[in-house]
Amino acid sequence: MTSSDGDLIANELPKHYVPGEVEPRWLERWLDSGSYHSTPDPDKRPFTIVIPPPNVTGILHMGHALNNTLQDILIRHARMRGLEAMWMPGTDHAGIATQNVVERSLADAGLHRDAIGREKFVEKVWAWKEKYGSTIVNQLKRLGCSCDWERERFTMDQGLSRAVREVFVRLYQDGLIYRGRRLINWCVRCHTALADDEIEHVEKHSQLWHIRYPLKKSDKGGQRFLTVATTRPETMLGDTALAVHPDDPRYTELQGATAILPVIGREIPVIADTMVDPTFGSGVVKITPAHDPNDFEAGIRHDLERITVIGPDGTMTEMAGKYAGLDRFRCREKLVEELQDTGLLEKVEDHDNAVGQCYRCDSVIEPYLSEQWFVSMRPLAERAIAATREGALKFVPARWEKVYLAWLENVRDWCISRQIWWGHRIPVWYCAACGEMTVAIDTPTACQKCSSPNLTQDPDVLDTWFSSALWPFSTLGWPESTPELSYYYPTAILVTARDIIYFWVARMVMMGLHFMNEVPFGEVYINGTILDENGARMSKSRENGIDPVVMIQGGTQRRFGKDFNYEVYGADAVRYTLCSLTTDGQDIKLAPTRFDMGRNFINKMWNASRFVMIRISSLSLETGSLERENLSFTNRWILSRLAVVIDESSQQLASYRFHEYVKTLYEFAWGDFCDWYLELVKPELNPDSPDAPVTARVLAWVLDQLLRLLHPVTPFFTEEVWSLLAKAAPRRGLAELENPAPLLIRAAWPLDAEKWRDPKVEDDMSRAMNAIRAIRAIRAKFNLPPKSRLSVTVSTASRDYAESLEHLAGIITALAGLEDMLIGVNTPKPSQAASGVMDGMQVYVPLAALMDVEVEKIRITKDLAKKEDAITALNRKLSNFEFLSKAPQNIQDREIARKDEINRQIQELKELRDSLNN
RNA sequence: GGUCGCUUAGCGCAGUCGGUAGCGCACUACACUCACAUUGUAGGGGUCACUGGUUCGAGUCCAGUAGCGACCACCA
Repeated sequence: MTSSDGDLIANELPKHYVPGEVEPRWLERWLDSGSYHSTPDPDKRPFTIVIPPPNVTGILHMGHALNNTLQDILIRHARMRGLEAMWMPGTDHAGIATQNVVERSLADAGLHRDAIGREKFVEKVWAWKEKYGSTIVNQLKRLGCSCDWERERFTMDQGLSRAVREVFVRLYQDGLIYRGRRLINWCVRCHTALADDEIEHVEKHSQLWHIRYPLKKSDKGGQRFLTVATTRPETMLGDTALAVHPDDPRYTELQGATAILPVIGREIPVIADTMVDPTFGSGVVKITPAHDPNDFEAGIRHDLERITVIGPDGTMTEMAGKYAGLDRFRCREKLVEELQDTGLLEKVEDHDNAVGQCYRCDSVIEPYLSEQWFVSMRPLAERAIAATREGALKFVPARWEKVYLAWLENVRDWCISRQIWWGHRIPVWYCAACGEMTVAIDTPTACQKCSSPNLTQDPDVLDTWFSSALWPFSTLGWPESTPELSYYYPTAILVTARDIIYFWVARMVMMGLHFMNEVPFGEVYINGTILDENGARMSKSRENGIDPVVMIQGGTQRRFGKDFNYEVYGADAVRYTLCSLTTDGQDIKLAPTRFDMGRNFINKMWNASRFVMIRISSLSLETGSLERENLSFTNRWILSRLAVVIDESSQQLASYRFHEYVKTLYEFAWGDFCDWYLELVKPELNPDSPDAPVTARVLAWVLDQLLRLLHPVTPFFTEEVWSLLAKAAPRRGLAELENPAPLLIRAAWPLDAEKWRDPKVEDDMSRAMNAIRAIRAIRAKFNLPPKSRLSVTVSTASRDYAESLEHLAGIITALAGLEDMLIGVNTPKPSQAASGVMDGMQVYVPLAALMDVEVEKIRITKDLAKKEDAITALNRKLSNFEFLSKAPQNIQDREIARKDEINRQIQELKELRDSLNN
């Protein structure tokens, strides 16, 4: 090659990295080459992650971007480590959420689902899914997620539907699924039952109404009425008793009395039950078994009638008498008015309480009595608890284990039937002839009892989380025993957000244990929540969201009422930034400008790579085996640093310390590699230099290794440079020149660099760095022109130190811009020289006649003050008997050595100051 | 009511084993022919929320207090 090759590359490669051009190109290449695809390989260990399936209705938000970046980092790292890495992707049908979205689009066309009927409606949802369901999948691809897209699944596809029915039937046969008439959480807007954990409790300002219930005249005692406090007066229309505490002396006489329910006129008993807290309100509680969970239980204990007064649409039923047909809240107002008018409202107090709301539409939840299907959770939960206690499941950070266990320990039966149309239909059929229930995997043609063909399937569908709970094995082909199932299950780790620990994580563990006899994952990493720059959750209504797609591709985004234009940051910059902000699952306050961090780093690395290409293209690499003894100091140093960094970053990644992993690489790449190594190596790369072939070889290798280490977090950029490096140095390596993998995504993770570690070289280098920094500082303080060549004197405290510095003279001369350097032991300070005092040495920089004595004096005085403070503290410590008798010897030795060194420096500084005074 | 997390430089945050407090941004000064101004060099900036305890020694461990945040909870 000729030197014009370097110029050619310089012209071809832009000075700024252009992610918008590079990233789509590599995405296509990876997909086309099957680089993401995995098949079971008995010779390799599997490493599986199942994606938390995003809702088909979803579009990528910053939480997804973070969560999936972390998963992709782990998967790419595993793939490079030679594991059979498989990331199972897919989407969730998200029952209520999706049905709501499609209903809304129907409403825009003036339609309601009832008008078009169930079959047509479900067809429309499928059509909607076909049209929009791939949006988030494409966004994940664009982010660089290396899922095995050929295996993509959907929670309602054929295989998963089959798994759902199988699970339902087996749980039913095991006695773990049952049907019952219970009080469940009902959303009057979504028109369906919900599970307990689908309710969000929101603290609301409300009132406590004190209502007088007249007592039946025939009852003895002078009392005319009992006062009852309630937060929900409208439910009184369904009261079937009043209750007092059995030991409450105020009401002993009245136990067994009869009260007259106002408005309705129904006679209701006054019962005694320990559920009543005598200290709250009046100590008398109204009992409404059909509208309150506590009262429901009381109703069972006392065999009370259950009267439903609020219907499924949130309006009052016929049982509410004259209020029938009225909305529940309107009824409350009207009823309170009436009680006021009739003198039965004793008083109204302000009272805050937590109101249950639907997690999908925020409507106030109604406890509602109805026939539903339930899963018995206790037996399933106990196995999950035991497995966790035995250590089969580990949370990272560990604190989430407690939260997860607390939920499992207190879990109540799970209502799984939903009165919506979009979802897995419950596999139960009722016989019109004999009423028998047939529970079956395949649609039965006749009643199992009377053989009547007149069967009707249960109209309800299953909770979305029912199918999600099966995700780690249903996606692998269960209930068939596929090669995938036995190879990839259990998965390595689950990465998810904390808000679905109950919904999803706990249920996957239960189902995995029940059906696979093994936890579905050994570890659960809970990532933090992304917040806006003010610490608020991102939401549409707040207009504070940051769209990852806009950050990746550039464009306009509306925030806080204003339109902002964003440049193209690229997926790598987004990934890098998110990764660097991920510390121990802490929440992340994010502002769009934070992505500058990632962009700047990648651009810096781009230019460093550009430099490498330009310089080595015109050189031929040394072909023999490289031995440390034959390498220059600079090359030995960078290889030693690289060895340390390989070790550290690998460990940090293996223990999910994402922030530390990128920080280690950042400091090595930007600091050691760019700021020091590239600067030092410039002269060695001169085509005339005899060192050029060796240094080019080391340079190519270090860049090669660095690209591998960075690949998991910035896959596109590193793959692009990898392909350029393949042109500049098609064969590279240290022991011998070899052909690296054609694509970085499948290249081997660096390891086994221990033999290149050299602590002595690293120590010497840090001495050189100190000297260089000191000289530069003097240059800056005295405004010496950056290009002026200086002659400096270095005086060391020992001969040993002086000798080690001799080897570094070239380096110091080059990077500090020196004309020449004189090294000696305890060399006196030249006149008219500025000085720097540091560990083991002083540097003197002669100033061409014009030294500003005052500036130098101030410098020395400040330095002296700091060092004297340090000595004071050290003296206190070293004269403390307790310290001397109890602190470990190595700490004491270190402190004594430090004191001696600082004292030496103080002595030097004083002499310098005195010399200036003369 | 209970549980958990956070409080360190102007802002956003690291800080593994208790042993000389760090990073990024912002700020100040200087420097654009020579990979990179999305850059380089140098610099300023801290009572580690508060109180007490353990310890020779505490940002770090323990207890408590305050503020902020999250989650759980059927007191009407």
